Parts: sequence; C-alpha cells; structure tokens
Amino acid sequence: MRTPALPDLDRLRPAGTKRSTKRDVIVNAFLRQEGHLSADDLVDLIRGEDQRISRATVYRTLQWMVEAGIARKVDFGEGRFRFEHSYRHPRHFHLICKTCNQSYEFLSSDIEALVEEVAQARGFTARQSVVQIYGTCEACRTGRAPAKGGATSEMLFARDALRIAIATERSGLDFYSRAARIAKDARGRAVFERLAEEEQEHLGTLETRYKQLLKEDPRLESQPTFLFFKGAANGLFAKGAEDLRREGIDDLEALKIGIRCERGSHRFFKRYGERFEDSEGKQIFLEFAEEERAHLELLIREYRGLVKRRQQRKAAAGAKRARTSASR
Amino acid sequence: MRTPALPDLDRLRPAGTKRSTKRDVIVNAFLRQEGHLSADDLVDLIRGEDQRISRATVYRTLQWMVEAGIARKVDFGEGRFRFEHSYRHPRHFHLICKTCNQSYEFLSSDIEALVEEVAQARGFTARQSVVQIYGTCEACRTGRAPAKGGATSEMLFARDALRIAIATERSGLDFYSRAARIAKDARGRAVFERLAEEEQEHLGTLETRYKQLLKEDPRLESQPTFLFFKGAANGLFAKGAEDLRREGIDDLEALKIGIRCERGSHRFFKRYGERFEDSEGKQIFLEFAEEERAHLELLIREYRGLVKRRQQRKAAAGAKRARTSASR
DNA sequence: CTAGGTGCAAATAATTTGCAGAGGC
DNA sequence: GCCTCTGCAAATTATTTGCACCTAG
Repeated sequence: MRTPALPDLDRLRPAGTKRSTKRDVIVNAFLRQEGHLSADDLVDLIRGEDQRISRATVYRTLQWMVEAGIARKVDFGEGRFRFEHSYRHPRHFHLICKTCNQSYEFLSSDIEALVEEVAQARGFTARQSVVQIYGTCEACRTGRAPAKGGATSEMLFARDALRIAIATERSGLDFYSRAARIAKDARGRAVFERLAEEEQEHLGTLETRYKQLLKEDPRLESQPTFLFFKGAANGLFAKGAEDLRREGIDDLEALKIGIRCERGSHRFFKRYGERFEDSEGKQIFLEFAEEERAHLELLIREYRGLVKRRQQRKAAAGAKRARTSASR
Repeated sequence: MRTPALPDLDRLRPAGTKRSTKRDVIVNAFLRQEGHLSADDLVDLIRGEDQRISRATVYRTLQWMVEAGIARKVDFGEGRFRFEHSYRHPRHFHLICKTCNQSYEFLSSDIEALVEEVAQARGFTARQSVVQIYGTCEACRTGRAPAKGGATSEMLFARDALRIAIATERSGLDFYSRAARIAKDARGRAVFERLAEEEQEHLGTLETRYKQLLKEDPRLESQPTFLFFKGAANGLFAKGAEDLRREGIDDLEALKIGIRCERGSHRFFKRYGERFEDSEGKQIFLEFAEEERAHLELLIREYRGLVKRRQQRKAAAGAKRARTSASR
C-alpha cells in the first residue's frame, strides 16, 4: 500500500518565514492523522510527543498551514473550527453524522454545476462553496461496525476519475467502431478506424492503470462512490453512438457527431481537471482532456477536408457538364 | 403591500412556558427585522427600546425562539451564529457575500434531489442540509446600488411555486387538447376534453392568483429566481405532449402517457409541498398535488374501463365467430 | 404559591495577543 | 544580529450558567 505523498514543506513555506523544530513536530503530527481535527485534538496529539509545546503555537501553526495550503479550515457548526488536509487533497463536500460526529467526504460535479448556475443567475461571483449533509451515518443507524474507511479521498478521487475516463473511452471506442463500419468515404473510414484504434489502445492503458491503483490498495474497489457525476455514467460518447444508429447517417454527419462528442468531453475533462486541487485525479482528468483535444483537431481537419473535396467534385462535375454542353 | 403574517405566539409557545413582557419585546424586535441577525445585532436593537433587558435574556429568548420554530440558527462561518425567521419561511440555501457580509437566499429542488441521491448512495439518513455559496454579490462587484431586495423569501417562493404550477398547467392543457384531437374512442375523447377544460379553468384561477400576488407587491415580478427547478421550466407535461406528436398513438397509449405525466407531476408537487415549512408556496404546491391526484384517478379509471371494453368486444367477436362456424 | 422568567456577575470555551526570551539564518 | 518563533499569561469574543429575585397563572 502506498504512503500518501508528503508535501515538501520547505517549498511550501510562505515567504519570510523560517524553519522551526516545533512547527515541524506539529505539522507532521497533523499530516499523520486523517479526518478532521479540531485545534484541541491536535494539542492532545502533540502532548504525546512534546510536553513543551504551547496551545498558542498550535493555533499559530494551524493558521500557518492554512496559508501554506497544507490545511483547510472547515466549519461543521459545532462552534469551533476543524482542520483537514489540503495538500493534494481535492476540495469536496461533507456528510456529517450527528451521532458519532464522524464526517465523510464526497464530490459531485452535478451539484457543483448547479451551484454555479444559481450563482450566475443571481449575478454572484462564487469563490467557494460549502455543501454539508447532516444526519445519521449507516454505521450509527444499523449499529454495525463502520465500513472500514481506510482509503483517502485522494485515492478515491483518482479511482473515480479513472472510472469516468474508462467509461468515456469505452463509449468512444463503440462510437468510432460503428462510425468506421457505416462510413462510405474511404478516407473518412480510415480516420474513424484510426481513432477507434487509439481509443482501444488508450482504454488498455487506463485499465492497466486502474488495476495498478487497485493493487496498491485493494480496499479501493469496494468503497462507495466519492465523485458523483451523472453525465459520464455511460460515457460521454453514449449519446453520439446512439445517434449513429439512426438511418441514413452519412460520413459528414458522423464526423459532426464525433466533433460534438469530443468537444463536450474535452470541455468536461479540462474544466473539471482545472477545478480540483493538485492530486492524481486531477492529473488523470487533464491528460484525458489533452487526448480529447487532439482527437477533436483531427476530426475537424477531416471534416474540413471532406467538405472541400465534395465542393471540388461538384465543381469538376459542373465544368464537365459545361464542356459537354459546349461540345454539343 | 401585505404585512407578513405574524406568528401566533401563544399558540407556538412550547409546553410549560409562560408569557413574559420582555420576551415579547425581544421576539417582536426580531420579527420586525429582516435578514440574518447575530445575537449582538438583536441586543443593539433591543437597547433602543428597553435598556433594562440583559444580554443573557436575549440569548435565552433566541434559544426559545428556535425551539418554538420562530427562528433558525444559521452558521456562516464567522465564528458566531446568526438567526433567521423560520415561521412561514421555507428552508433555503444561502449566497454569502464576503465583501458586504450580506446574504441572499435561494432554493433549488435540483440540488436537493442530488443531495438526497448522494446521501442514499452512502447509506446516510439526511436530516438537514446546508448549501452555502461564498463570493461577491453583484452590487459589490459592479459598485451599483444593491438591487433593492424588498420582497421576502416567502413571497418569492409563492411566486415561483405559482410560476411552476402555471407552466405545468399550460403544458397539461396542451397535452389534453392534443390528446382529445387524436382520440378515436368517443368516451376517451370525452375524458380528455373534460380534463382539458379543467386545466383551462384551473389555469385561469392560477393566473388570477399570480396577478393578485403581483398587485400585492409589484416588485415581485422583477426579482430574481428564488426556487430553481429545471424539470418544470416548460411544464411537467411537455415531454408527454411531445410524445403525442409521434405517429400512430392510440387512445390507450395516450392514456398511459397522461397517467405517467400526472403521476410524475403529483409526486413532484406532493413531495415538495411536504418538504417546505408552512408558507404560501407550500399551500400552492399541496393544492396542486391534490388536483393532480384527482386527474390521475380519473385517467386510471378510464384506462381500466377501456381495457375492459376492448376485452369484452374481443370476447363478443370470438363468440360470434364460434356461432358462425357452428351453424356452418 | 410556585414554576418559570430575568438580571447580574461569574464561568466556559475557543481563539487571539502582548511581551520577553529563544533560536534559525 | 536581526527577525521570526515560542511560551506564558492575559485579553477577547461568543455564549452559558448559578443564584437571588421577580412575576404570571
């Protein structure tokens, strides 16, 4: 099992601050812990290591960590703040159990999109949003043991990013294979075939990566969804592949549908990749966005070429007709 | 302009508590104010009326109001709590401006639905959810005067509930008129015509009510959306009316589509009506749900009747055939 | 007359700050 | 040596509580 990447503290240190042993002790104790610590929890932890560190220093260090981007201050309405990791840990929302006071993390692109829409409709520039669901967690309700957390949100995010990418890749493969089958123009068919091949290959890479991730932490597979995103449940090309099933789709239309799909997909992955804090899931999204961009360009080039060739053929036919009628 | 309905304090008073002049002063001062007051804001307000009321009493009364359902405690992450009206004031989410510290209210059925889905997927029993969008409001960003709030959330909620109901009614009218036009069976046609008439009539009632609401407070019309709900933008029957445009829809199928629409619509209005705290918008939703339920029952009765009549006709035809072949 | 309600002052709880001394660069 | 970090104790802020007294039912 992988050790989570630790931040390079020297690099992150805010300008004009210097190293200190005590601070290191506090930061390390914080990073070693998971979940959401209150200042007091942290003081208790520290007390086990160094009796001589004062409460004030813990508060000051907490503030320092927030500035340095190592920690985020969160408010669960308890009348005091808690702190969570923020280094390579995507922003997320919370489920908060009022019974055991545990909190669980999730992310929803769908909710984020709606929140953005509301903000826009109200002329509001959103900088940050908080979504908290208060209630009772499964463990508390059923009395069974808590479902063994274990995996970090960062890993779950990577897992879900990969799952979404794989679903998209699969639907893309389906789309391009079908398009190649129905294409009449030889060049167009070649493009679709090439893209299908690429999707196939990339799908392999993604699946290997997914298996690798699971090997690093086998608990990942059974853990519940972290990133909720309806749009990609069946892959972003699913709608396009569906459209191809209609009667009488010609090459130009197939290209158009492909362009629409790649554009939507590129936009989605880029946008979400950029949104998240530095993390493996973010990387996956951005790489994927890049891939989609390349495909998009290829399709557009091919589309333009096809339109041009059709025009030339038409012009040639016109010229021929003119010659024929002249010679008559 | 209407004075907002004041709670009947005697009725709301929690069991085993008695009337008190001081408490009345505090509660009235709170109710007279709009927006989100901190305990301190309220103390300042009170000081203008009665110097002799202590801070502790204000805190105690605030607690009392929360228990009595007159106020809700909200946390905007400022390190202290604020209080908002809750009597006849629907639960909602917040946009919070970090520049002017003002907060704006909104509600989104869409977000609520997604939140519920997430909770369910995680085996979590949600009791309450918080959605807060932090950022900069339009007034602060553009430097222009704040867009003159004025109308209360309760009124905006009623406005939006009416708008959704009207859109649904309109699409319902469209649906039933079209269904009546294409119906072959005379009885079926009569049912559709009757429903179309009812929709027409009810639409009139709703529109009158809407105009009345605007007359009570003309600012309402220009105010931004409070309740966001995508599904109903074009009315809940829009999809059904669309389906009727397909070729070869017979009466039975039209009835089925109608049943699907009324059921969806009834479920929506009931569900959301029940969710909101007592308020005019809630009333509108619940009345509407009732209406839809009646229609639904009528359609189901008619559907069963039609199926039965067809069976009888088939049986009669079979018997006739049998007689014919026997006599041969 | 008795269970609340109220004022006042003191208690709590989380967090911040002033200041003098310690320590990194 | 300078500037930052640290401990300690005191201050601040929001909220609660103990207690003696007051007042509605």
